[in-house]
Amino acid sequence: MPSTRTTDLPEPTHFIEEAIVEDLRAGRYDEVHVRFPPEPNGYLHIGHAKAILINWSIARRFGGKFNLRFDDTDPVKEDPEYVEAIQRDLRWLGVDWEDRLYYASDYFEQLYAWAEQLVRKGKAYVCSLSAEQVSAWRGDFHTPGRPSPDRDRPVEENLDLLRRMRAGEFPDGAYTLRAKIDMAAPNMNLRDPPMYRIKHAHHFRQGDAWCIYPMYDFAHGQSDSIEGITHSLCTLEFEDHRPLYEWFLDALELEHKPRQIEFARLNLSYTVMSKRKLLQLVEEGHVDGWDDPRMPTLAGLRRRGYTPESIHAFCERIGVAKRNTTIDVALLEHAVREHLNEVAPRYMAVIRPLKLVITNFPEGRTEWIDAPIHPEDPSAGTRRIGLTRELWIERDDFREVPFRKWRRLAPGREVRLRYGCLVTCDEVVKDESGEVVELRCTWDPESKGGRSPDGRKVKGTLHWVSAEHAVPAEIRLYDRLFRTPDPATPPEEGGSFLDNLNPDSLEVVEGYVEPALAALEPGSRVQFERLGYFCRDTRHADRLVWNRTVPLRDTWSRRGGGS
RNA sequence: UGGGGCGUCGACUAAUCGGUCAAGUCACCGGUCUUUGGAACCGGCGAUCCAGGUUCGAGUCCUGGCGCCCCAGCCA
Repeated sequence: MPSTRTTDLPEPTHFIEEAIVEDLRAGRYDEVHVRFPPEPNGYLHIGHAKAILINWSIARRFGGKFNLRFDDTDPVKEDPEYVEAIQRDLRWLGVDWEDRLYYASDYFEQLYAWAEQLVRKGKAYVCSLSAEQVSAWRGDFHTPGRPSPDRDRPVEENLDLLRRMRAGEFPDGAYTLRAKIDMAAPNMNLRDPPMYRIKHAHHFRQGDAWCIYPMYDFAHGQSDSIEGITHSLCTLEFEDHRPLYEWFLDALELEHKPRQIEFARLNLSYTVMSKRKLLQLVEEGHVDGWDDPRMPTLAGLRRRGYTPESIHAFCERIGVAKRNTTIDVALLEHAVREHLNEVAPRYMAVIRPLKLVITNFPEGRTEWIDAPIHPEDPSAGTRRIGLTRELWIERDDFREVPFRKWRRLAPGREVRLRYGCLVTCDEVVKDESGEVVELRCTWDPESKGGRSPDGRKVKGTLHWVSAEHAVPAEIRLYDRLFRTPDPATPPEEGGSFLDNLNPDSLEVVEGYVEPALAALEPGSRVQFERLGYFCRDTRHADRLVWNRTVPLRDTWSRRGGGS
């Protein structure tokens, strides 16, 4: 039974969906079945999220199925740690493969049988050339390859050799099994590509059952076919592999033939996306690990405070096409802000504390105030904050010599302490070195809650915490990991992408947060009013550590307000 | 200089398969409002790689250029 009727197909949102609609209308397939095929050799990053979500949204929109398949054909690079991490990230994103979790290694026996079949058909042969020789024999863009001396080895001999390869009679690299296609093909992938190589390596799922492993090209299309995949979506660099993908399917005369369609991978400004580079950042300790909040990995973004919803929104907004482009990281940041603005509860925290004493406020007294948790969503409720004689305010919110348009505190100026009261600065206390260490102010008792009792205009509103009730917390201010938009390109010839690392990508400060924040679970996402969105760290759950997801938009300082 | 792709505002994506103001989002720039210099709201900026051709009409079709990306792993 077709699961998708051609009468109520969705309106295509990009060229891949257009192709799928055509296929369905033409009757080439009568359902949609897609897959995400990661190799478990690293963590998923935002670029994978794009690929995952393209597949996932297609499956949903067409009433089709989505498989997760680990492409585990190279045992020396793969690790079960990655298998776990990838599934964790996928679940976090909200994609569901139901009971269809597969491994290419599950198909090793079938793949091997197919290899023998191709040998018997005279379409594959065992080659004794070394890796270097194969490379040299292959020719280059301008010269056709030379046939391997083993190209016309008799079928029986090939079969015997292949079986002995499998049996472990030969050392690594002694032979390969190659497809017999065309050594002069302009597409290099068709110049008798290797199908199997000998690797006496332990496979994390197969153990030592195998010492020959299939190459990607010999495994991928057939795995898709076995699973009934209709549309095999991948990135542009596999475009050249499509003829080979189809060649194997045809040569094996498989009845179910998936269609491969390629799209452009995601590049993001101010970050790197290659697994190799990300691995290097982790292994050389430039970051804290795969889940360092500065990493573009899903684990990193999660720890940073990004929501799955914001990743979805981002991926939807960037679209799907074939031009390779670089998306401005500002778009990603916009996506989190947009979501967090809607859902994040508001609290107050001071990250660079300056003491403020309300001289006409009785010592030892606390004025309790119920402050809204979300000013635009009353249903979020309130939390209680205590106004006391001694408070912490943000150092940046005071200037001894204010300039034009300065709305914050300065000697003689009156400002509002958000949900607290109105205070006027009477006196500035400095230490021997001349640094401001304390502000002495008076409050208007009529202004409790921050109201203006007589309607007088108070332009500035400051966030604050009670010195008596606030709790100390470590606050990690993250910035972009790299200081250049295209960090993959070294600043100068012979340099490394590491030279583009931003030395100020992490600043750790000790601040104070309002007491209600101490009760929130690790992983909680909040807004520190006027500062930004923060997420309680999950790695250091034993103490109060807050990671800055993204600062609030700040049009004022951007317009040169700070100078 | 082989093969495979791709060229639309600063960035990303659209444009009913040739049809008339080239649209939207981000960024940027103004303004209104505001107990977050946030949010919201209003307005502005700004693009069809180039040259020919076909056509009443071209981002879309044709020809020729130019530019960018990918491919010479027993990685995926």
